[in-house]
Amino acid sequence: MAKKKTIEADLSTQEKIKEAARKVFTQKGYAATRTRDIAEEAGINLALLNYYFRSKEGLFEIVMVEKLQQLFGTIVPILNDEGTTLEKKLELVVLCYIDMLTAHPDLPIFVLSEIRVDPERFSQRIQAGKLLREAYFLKQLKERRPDLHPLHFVMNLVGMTLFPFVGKPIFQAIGNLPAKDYAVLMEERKALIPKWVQAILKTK
Amino acid sequence: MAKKKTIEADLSTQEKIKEAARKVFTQKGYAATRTRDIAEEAGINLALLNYYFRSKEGLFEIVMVEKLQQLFGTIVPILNDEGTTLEKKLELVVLCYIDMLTAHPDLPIFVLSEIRVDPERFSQRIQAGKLLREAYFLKQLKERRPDLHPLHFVMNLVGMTLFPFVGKPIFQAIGNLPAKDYAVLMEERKALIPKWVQAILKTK
DNA sequence: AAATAATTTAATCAATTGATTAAATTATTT
DNA sequence: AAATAATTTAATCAATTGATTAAATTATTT
Repeated sequence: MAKKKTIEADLSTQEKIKEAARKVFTQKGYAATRTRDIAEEAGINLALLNYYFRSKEGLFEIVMVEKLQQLFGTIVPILNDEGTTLEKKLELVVLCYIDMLTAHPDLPIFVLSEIRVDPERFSQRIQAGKLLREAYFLKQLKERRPDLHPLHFVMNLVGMTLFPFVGKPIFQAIGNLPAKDYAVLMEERKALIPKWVQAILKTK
Repeated sequence: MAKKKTIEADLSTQEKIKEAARKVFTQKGYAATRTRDIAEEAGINLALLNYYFRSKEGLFEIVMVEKLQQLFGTIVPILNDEGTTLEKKLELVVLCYIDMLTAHPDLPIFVLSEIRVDPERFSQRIQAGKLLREAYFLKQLKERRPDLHPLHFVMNLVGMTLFPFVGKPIFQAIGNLPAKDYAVLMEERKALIPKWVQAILKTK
């Protein structure tokens, strides 16, 4: 058995492929990605991809699980924290999301596109379902506004935070903004969105 | 020249193909769509697709232009109307959008996905840029809140309205809602979003 | 050092896929 | 009705693409 050095090489080559797969899949989506694109990006022979991962599908599966976690997993601990007020949670979620999305702008459109292909397959995987339904956040929301479905607030919060990244090319076009200025708007939204959501909470 | 009957048959077969292309492209995206899928959906021979339209790309181009118009063109006349208040415009845009999206739920995710593939190519086509910058809506917005970039409000309005359709599978999963109940929420939002956006306009 | 195991490569497959061609059919014009 | 033009089909191509195979190379163990 080749062990020590083997595992190192393993991790290295395997990780190179995974990293390339993350990049190419996220950029072009599953269908438009050719395994040759990934191999080239990773700087390896095409056959190696099938040696380490069984198939394109297999590699995609691994990347997708990671990306789902990245997009949905991060906010769960924030929403579940029993030591923070509703207001604080809103601030933290917005801050955390905008920072993450600034670093990975095409994460949400990638995940949403792939979910569309097979909603059943991926929707279950988002344990955010269970986690959100049991979240302390939900209790706080219901106390504040028992008259409205909590999902309305989640839609507003996520819509205002995430959508500017999903629709970035469009908003940039209609606003005629260079990338730099767009980034400034995103920064501004870190402080603005929590205020807006709180204004929504106080409506009639 | 075969004219009368020719044109009728032309429109009929051609339109069958276009209709099939609209459906399949919108559902699966460009890359995942095979011309054979479209031919089958249209109930015609594959060669006919290339007889009427020069290529997959050509057919897609036609569909995409339609869809861009459908998604962005509809709101322009509403926003440009000099005879309505800002409040009325908000109401009308939300109403119009939610009705349209209820009828064509996968329109926005389709358009956004394809724009991602080649942002330059499609972003220019959205004359909404020029139209929004010159819109009466913008003037009204600037009067009301000169301190904030108008794009913030557009992002909030569109985010709250459109995003629940883009993220439908996810919101349904985390809310554990059947399709029927989800539709009810969308109906509720017709009246709620304008109020919320107005609350945002009044902040601080 | 020899044997063994793991990794990498070049070559090749078979299936898929967008597109074309030539012939057949149908409609229109003269 | 004959000639012509438009439409449709079956068959076929060539390129692409995910995957495999057998051989070569490199690392590890005995």
